[in-house]
Amino acid sequence: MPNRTSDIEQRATLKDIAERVGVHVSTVSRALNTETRSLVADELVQRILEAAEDLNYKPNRVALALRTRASMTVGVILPDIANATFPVLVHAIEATLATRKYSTLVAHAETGYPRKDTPLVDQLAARHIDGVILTTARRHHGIVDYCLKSSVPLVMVSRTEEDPRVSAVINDDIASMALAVRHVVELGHRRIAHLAGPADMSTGAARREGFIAAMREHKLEPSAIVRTKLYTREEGVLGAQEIFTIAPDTTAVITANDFLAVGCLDVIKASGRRCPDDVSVVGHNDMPLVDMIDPPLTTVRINYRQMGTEAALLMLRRLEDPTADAVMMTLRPKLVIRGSTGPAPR
Amino acid sequence: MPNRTSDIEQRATLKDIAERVGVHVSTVSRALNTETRSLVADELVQRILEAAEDLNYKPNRVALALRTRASMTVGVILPDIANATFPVLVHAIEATLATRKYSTLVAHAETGYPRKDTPLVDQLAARHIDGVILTTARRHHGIVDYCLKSSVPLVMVSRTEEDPRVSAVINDDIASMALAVRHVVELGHRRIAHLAGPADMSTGAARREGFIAAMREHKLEPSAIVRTKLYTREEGVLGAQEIFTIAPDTTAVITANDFLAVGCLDVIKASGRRCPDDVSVVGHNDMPLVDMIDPPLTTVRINYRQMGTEAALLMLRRLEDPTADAVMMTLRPKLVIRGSTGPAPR
DNA sequence: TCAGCTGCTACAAACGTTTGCAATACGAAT
DNA sequence: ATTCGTATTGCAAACGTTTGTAGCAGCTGA
Repeated sequence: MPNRTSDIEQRATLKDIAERVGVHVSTVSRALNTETRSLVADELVQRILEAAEDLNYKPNRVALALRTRASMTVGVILPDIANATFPVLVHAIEATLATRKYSTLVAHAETGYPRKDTPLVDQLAARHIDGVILTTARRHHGIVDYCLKSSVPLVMVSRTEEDPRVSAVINDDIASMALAVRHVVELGHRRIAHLAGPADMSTGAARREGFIAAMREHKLEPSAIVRTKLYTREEGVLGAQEIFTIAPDTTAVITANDFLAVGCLDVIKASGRRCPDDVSVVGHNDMPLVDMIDPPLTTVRINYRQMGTEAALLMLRRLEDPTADAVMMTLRPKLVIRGSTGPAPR
Repeated sequence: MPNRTSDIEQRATLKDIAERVGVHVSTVSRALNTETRSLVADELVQRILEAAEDLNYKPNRVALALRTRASMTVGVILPDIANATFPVLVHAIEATLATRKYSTLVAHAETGYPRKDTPLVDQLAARHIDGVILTTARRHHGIVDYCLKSSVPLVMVSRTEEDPRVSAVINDDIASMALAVRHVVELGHRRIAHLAGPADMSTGAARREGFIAAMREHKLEPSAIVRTKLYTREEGVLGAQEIFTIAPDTTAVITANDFLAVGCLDVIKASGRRCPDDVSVVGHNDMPLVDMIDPPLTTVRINYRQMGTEAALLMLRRLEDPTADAVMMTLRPKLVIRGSTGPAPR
């Protein structure tokens, strides 16, 4: 047996093709590139294409990135905490970027807010990232500054930015809350509370406003509005406890997130109430498995697959035409009625 | 206001430092590199370091990749179907790779088995990926051949390979099943069935064997063993139906996966039985939210965070010392007892 | 005094592309 | 016969690094 590395398949380069055809490498480059193919004689193009096929030539993206400063990769920044909705989001992003030969580099936002030296930014810059998709709902972020400053295309998901240069795809949180409120109102509820998300996440703020607006629409006064610090079950427990001490007569609580809803169910159960007989709960996002909990959660569904696809398409649009305007795309949410909501008691 | 692109921060290069210090770029390179720093005069090293600091120099990774053929990126191949366990896995991988300046490129395995032209392999090769972490349990895969052939370090998670050149971190599926079986046996169950995973996934096969071994240990005969085609709730329903037609007197079913367990609960409910009064169910993986379903699922927990970390460490080990042997690391599972298991009826 | 070593630095090639420019050849137009 | 496009190809520089080799001091030792 020969030594271990002897059988490495050496990838063919432009030079290999050039030698085989007996022509200069620049000619090969032009022949292979559809943009410049017209510059070389037809018959020669044929021979070069055949040789490329023979040698199974695949362009070296690293060299290409160095020369053209376009790395054909986009960075996807994920939140520092794992969230069940991200597999499908990332999958959708990666899949649609791959259709145009872009690769997906993932990174997680730094944990904690402390400014840190944002090595993440440097990392992205050092790799000549062509674009960034930000999926962290958390508000201020060094990445944004970096992208704006060096005019790297930026797309945000589930989050907006004032700057007109950034594209975004977001859920229509106003519509979400309108759906949720209308649903419980139609069930006869009048004492309705909101378990809101963190104020420093745009979804938290937007849904809170949406809730208030929807209540006003129905000429109702919220029985309570409580803010949480994180989208977690534990925070949901804390928040729900507060709601039921502030307004014990609440019969419906609309939450900003399924985790919060689950925490809410915990305290409902613990306090001897029953859901949905005594109090109804509606969640938000329709995360996997919330249809299996007890009771199955009524929630507002966000189509994360579509969200990922749209975000990637927005990115591709800007990458392939840098003059393209940034746009904001808002997706329509959908109410999914399950077992956690029912007629108001009495 | 000047034109829009005028204020792009031009990144400093070695040449910039060289000019400022009045020295050749190769000297700067050596001074900045700890390996070769001893070759340049101490006083000069100081001045160069200061200049680098001043100019906020960050090495250009793509140039580096071109020159050294090491891209400082590892590819992570995810399964084509989204799975709730992957956010934490990917997060752990990315975080530990990042500590050594490696980036994480994600890609999804091609959908469906048909051989396809494996553009994924080409994509990875074209980017000079330094290593690959495979998280798809599905058995044969072009990536494996590619990595072996071009001696790209390969680490598998939740999956083994015969070839001694690949490292792996896996769950101890034999131990998992031993825990699960012992638990229900101690509860008095004797008619125990196994709802097995797909045969073409190593977890499916391994857990099935583990179940059989564990049953033999207790000198019990399985009441039924049914294979599913996919780890989905729907397949779980189908499989569970089959179990209860083959062996209606089954009082405990041990599943290879939480989704299957949920499907199993569906048919138990639908058939008028109750869980855990009539039949107990134990899942596998401890996915998020399975503690919230009705009844809360007893399951075997896999520590995915640890799995991701270990996989990344294995990868780093091989990247930083190519002569390092491939190793297999098996993690100990843990039984989490909740509400879906109870004493055997009668 | 000079060969030879040592310590330091510069030069240049290389990694695999793209691309502006020059060079050649050919036919057409003057 | 000269000039001039036009079509095709080659040359070389460039992207930002690393690294083998060469050069040049100054020093040591005979």
